[in-house]
Amino acid sequence: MENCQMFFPISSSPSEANMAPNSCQAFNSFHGHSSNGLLLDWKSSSSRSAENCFIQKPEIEKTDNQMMKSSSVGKQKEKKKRKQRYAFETRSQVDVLDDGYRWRKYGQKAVKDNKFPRSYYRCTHQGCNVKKQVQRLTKDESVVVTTYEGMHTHPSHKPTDNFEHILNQMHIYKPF
DNA sequence: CGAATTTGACCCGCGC
DNA sequence: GCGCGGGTCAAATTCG
Repeated sequence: MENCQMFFPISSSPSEANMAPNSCQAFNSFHGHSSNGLLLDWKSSSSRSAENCFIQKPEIEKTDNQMMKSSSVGKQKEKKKRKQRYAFETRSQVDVLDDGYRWRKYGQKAVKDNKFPRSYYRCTHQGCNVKKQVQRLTKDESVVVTTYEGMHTHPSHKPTDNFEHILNQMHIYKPF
């Protein structure tokens, strides 16, 4: 199995315009509303190695969400821990795809069983809490897994035709 | 000089 | 309870 399905979180404009027909849906669910396109609960299933993290079955669920830092300000807003994540497996030479949004890196960690570190990004748009993490596979370093968490509440600041741009950045991996 | 990145420390959940 | 792995913070540093 080598055909990693890939979807681009392009969402610059509502018109999903010209992208692979089979991927469109994923996009819609991604940016539109979580009509539960491909949410996945990343870690709750015991063992999930990065190598098989395709788009998982729709599942909303638990993850942690409160990170009350030290101090005395126990400000954990909500106790409910739920998070929906969307995973995209792509073949690309660049780690971070330019999806039209502005991301600020806030962390990087070494992942077990993976010689490549995982990078954590947050959308810089004010009020937008979308996060994403990017990780390259050890087994096949040409594969990059991008996991999105949350949904953008604002339009991309890039022109709509950046799909083409993305295509240029990566080797498309068409399932057919 | 402000914004973004780097990087070690810290926190938390989970398995043993 | 402890150690490990993963996620985030924040000070320091680099970059534009």
